[in-house]
Amino acid sequence: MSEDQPRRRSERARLAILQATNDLLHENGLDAFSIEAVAARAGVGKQTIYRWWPNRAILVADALLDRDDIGPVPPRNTGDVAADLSRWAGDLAASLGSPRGAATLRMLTAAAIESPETSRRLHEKFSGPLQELATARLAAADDLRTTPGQRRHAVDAIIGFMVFRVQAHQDLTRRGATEMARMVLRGLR
Amino acid sequence: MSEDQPRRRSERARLAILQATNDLLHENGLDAFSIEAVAARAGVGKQTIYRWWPNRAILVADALLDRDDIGPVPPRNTGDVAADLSRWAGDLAASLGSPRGAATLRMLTAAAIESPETSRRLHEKFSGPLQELATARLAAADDLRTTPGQRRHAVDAIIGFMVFRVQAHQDLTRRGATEMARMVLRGLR
Amino acid sequence: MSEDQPRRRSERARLAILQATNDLLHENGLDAFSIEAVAARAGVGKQTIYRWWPNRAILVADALLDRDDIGPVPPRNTGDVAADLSRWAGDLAASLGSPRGAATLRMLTAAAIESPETSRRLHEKFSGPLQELATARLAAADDLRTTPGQRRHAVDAIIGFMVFRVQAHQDLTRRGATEMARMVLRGLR
Amino acid sequence: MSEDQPRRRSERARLAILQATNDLLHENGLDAFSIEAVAARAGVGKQTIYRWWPNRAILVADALLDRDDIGPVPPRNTGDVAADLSRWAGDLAASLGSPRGAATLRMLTAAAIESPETSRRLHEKFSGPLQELATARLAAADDLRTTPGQRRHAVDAIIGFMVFRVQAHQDLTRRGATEMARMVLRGLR
DNA sequence: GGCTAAGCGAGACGGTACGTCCTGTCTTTAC
DNA sequence: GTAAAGACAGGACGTACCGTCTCGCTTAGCC
Repeated sequence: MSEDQPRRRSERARLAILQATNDLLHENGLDAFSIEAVAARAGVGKQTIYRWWPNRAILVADALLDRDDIGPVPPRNTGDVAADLSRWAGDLAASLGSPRGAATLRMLTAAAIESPETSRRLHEKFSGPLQELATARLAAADDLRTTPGQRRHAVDAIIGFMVFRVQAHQDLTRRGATEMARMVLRGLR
Repeated sequence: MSEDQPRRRSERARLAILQATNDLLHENGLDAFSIEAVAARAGVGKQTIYRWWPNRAILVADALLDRDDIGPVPPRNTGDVAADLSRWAGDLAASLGSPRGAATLRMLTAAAIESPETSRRLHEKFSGPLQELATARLAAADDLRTTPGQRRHAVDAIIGFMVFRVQAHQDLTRRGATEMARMVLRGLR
Repeated sequence: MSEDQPRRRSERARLAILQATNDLLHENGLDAFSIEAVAARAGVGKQTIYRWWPNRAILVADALLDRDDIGPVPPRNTGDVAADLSRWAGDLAASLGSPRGAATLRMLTAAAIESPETSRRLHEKFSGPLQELATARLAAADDLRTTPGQRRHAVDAIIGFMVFRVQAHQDLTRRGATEMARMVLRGLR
Repeated sequence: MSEDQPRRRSERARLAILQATNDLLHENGLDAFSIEAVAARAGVGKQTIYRWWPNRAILVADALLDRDDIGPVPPRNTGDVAADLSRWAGDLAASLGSPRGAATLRMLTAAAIESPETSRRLHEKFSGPLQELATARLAAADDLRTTPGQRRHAVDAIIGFMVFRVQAHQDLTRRGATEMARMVLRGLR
């Protein structure tokens, strides 16, 4: 995870735990998820889990965020902000709107509500980068004279739209997100 | 809650349970919340809770939604859509952005993730009406030629913005929401 | 049961309850026996049971003792005490040694341990009469000069032998009981 | 209890549980006895009880039989069978006839009726040894020509007498038991 | 290459809460 | 006007996990 790992930590155990966590989460959902089941599935003592993860929520977040399929991707810069960001939003929607992506996002949200530390970590690894990347792309648009506040509003509306749709179990399609982003950006002008 | 209640249900018990649930949620948070504590606090047998609420998530949602401070309010119609909806958004932000409102929204979100039925109920009582009211106001604006799809995008961006801010533990102020709504509506042309 | 029955008592309910109690006891055993199950099986309200039987143990005893297959039978008097009483013991053993008789005796014993009132009732209806009938037969034996104390010892040894065998899940046959009784009576001489 | 105990069982917990069980049984009786109360009194988790005792009846039997005051004692052999066994019976009656002894015997009986396994255990630790010790003493009497069947009858009559007296809440004195045993042995010739 | 401390699997422990079942009382409905 | 039906407060059941705590046993990393 981080670089300050104690020397003697067993990589085998770490990977088995993360794998078991991901498997169990997607098999049974967050609610039926238990440390004991992870230990059994990973062939690991419970203490080994508690040694490295202070609680369930953080283990869940770590395991879900450890996967690459939801890593924040920067928008392109082709010179056309609206095109770049709406495409970026479309890609994000395709990822978050898939069954697995939506399940992951929901479980991450719930885990974040359980513990503030998890919330921090989720923001640091996911929503924070998302906001920064999009805001930066907006700031780089010479033809758009925007204040930092406006940029944050626009970006959060775009991200919030998708988060809300997923949580409300409503459609989230690439096409819908693209159009919505276009609309929001039009409002920035 | 609904009219088809089996006869002979004790109103005294029902109210005590909802009250105890609200109290305990706001005192200790969703995580430390237990049916057993509700029963003890409400002076009620556990079975009486289980008789009427099938699980924890639904009890939580019922109790939180049973309060009036988060009931969906319709936007005004003064003839100026942008003014009406941005004011509406500002009011909503003031409610959801308050410590209690934010806590309630977060707990509702978590409860909705726990059980699909709760999610349905939350949408039916909260996010659904919110979407409908705002969409209707938009549709009633004669000077705005919008498609239903556009209206839903705009409304969901506005609501999503607020939901996202609350869940990410970021500022949600009346002023910010007002500006954001103005911006999104500008994008609608 | 007794003569002081309130006027309006429903005979239909009373019989259904005793029948259901007997059925359930022999189907599932004393442990799994519950008033609620009796009410359901008998098609009777729980209150109707509680109205006439103060607790589970007494209901159990009443229902089991209400059957005729374990009613105390007096020994004959052919003039030969040893023959009469050993035959009487053999008959009793045949009854108590049968699967159903043994089950009944065991459940009665357990019920008696649960409540002193039940114990009293069991003695009054079952063991008491047994003791008295046998003691009386002994006392009526002219050729046997026995003190009341001796008679009680002999009778209790004979009855105790059978009770003990049943409770220890050991054989109790007509033949064994006959021989044992003969032996005990020989000792009286 | 036995030697094949899985490693790492906590002796502290085991003793505390047996002690609490004994205390609670004699304070409130078998009926009001609950595993939950044992756990609380012993300062132990419920699971620790369930881990080692499969059910209430076996715990009760284990705890009651774990005490030394009812352990089976062999009869002496002074050469006079009648004297030895009647004395032995008197001693047993003194023990079982005392308030505590009688209470223990009644609770053991009830526990044995609850579960066959408990019955087995009770016989193995209590009534079985009693039968064997007395039967052996009888068999060792050179002046008494008895068959095994006769010996078992005599012994069971003696033991049964006491068991029956205790269960019927009737007097059980050293003196009465002594006389009764003498009488039965006289019948053996 | 051997020593030693850490990390490890296993799993018992004191606890909390679960969701179910039953108790004995009370109230309502219907025959 | 009684009795069925069944809700109620209470409380124990037996189970599942929690997070902590030993227990031996590897095994890495330094002498």
